[in-house]
Amino acid sequence: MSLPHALLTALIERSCSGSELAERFDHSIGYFWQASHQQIYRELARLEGAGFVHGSPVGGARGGKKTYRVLPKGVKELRRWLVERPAPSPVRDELMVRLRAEAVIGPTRLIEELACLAEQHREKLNVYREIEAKDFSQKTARVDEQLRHFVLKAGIDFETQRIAFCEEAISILKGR
Amino acid sequence: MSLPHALLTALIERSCSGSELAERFDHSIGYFWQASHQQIYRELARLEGAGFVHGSPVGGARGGKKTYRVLPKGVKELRRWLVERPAPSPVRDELMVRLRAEAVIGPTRLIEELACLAEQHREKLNVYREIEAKDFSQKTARVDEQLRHFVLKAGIDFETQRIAFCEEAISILKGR
DNA sequence: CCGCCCATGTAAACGGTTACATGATTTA
DNA sequence: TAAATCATGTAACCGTTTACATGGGCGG
Repeated sequence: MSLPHALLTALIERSCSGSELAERFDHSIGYFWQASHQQIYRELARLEGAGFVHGSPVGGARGGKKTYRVLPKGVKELRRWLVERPAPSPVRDELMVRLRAEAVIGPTRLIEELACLAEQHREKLNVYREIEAKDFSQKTARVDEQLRHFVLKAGIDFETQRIAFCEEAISILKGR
Repeated sequence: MSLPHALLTALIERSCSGSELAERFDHSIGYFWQASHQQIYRELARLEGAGFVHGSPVGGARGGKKTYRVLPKGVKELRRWLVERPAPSPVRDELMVRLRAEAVIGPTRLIEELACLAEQHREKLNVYREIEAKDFSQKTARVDEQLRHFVLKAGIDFETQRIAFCEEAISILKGR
């Protein structure tokens, strides 16, 4: 259950409204923990109910816009969560299931789907590389920046591995 | 929604009862798509309702044990699913969220949790390697066996990457 | 016969997804 | 002022998780 803590993290970096948060999420933490705007609004309401954040209406602004900021209790909660023992995240990889199925009842037209999937991963990889070139082109001594860069690199590694995976699967499937 | 198709795949490989299936799952497909016995029983009931599998009571056996076998309609369904265009699976990586949080409110005692996590991944990696040595030590021309081996290798790559990830994160965190 | 385990199953709570609703602000 | 858009939210559904329930063999 990481969403509330991901939101707390983002709000500590900078307070903002629900919609802004959803947007920022798409471009940073969202690469590793996606959330729709409905989830975000619901979770903000819960966090407010628990006294972790406070949302104050933006004076005279459009819509019912509210700016959420993290309360001390929220920081404490995030710190508490951070030192919990993390369980290895349960693996749920549909692609593997597909390949096992293909092994049993194949051949099907899975090759084309794999090629398409590889292309999608290539696009995501390019996005990551651009972010890296823009935000992390020079070395830094600051640990927090190193961590952010590191998280991005992990994303790059992941996409790279996925592409190689698709390509090797295709070459095995073609070998028949 | 891969669980029903993972179950169909396993049952095509060999018909068996729900409990056996849960056990087999733990040692093969379960590495990539975990499912509790409750999920499996419920899904079997659904698959039977849909006419994809048929469960016949094991004659005179203990408990209400039933053996499930896949019906032609089930094979057809699996084939249909297999050629659907797969969406890239949504990424949900709690560890990344933790590191972002650490970057914002750290330092905490995350290092020790990471070391523990790395150890868990090392254990899983060893299990995979043993399976590989036992079941896939010699080359084969059969595509289905190549695919099964390939899926296992992907698991090995994944665990290896995770271990490296934990270790690098630790070394960054120590650098302060 | 009693207690334990095994196979099966039910129930409740929760997170995530999708579709839709409300009200205010900008724009044509 | 009507239409489009934005910010916020509600409702219903589905899969997953956890805890508990039933009921039949088996060992003492």
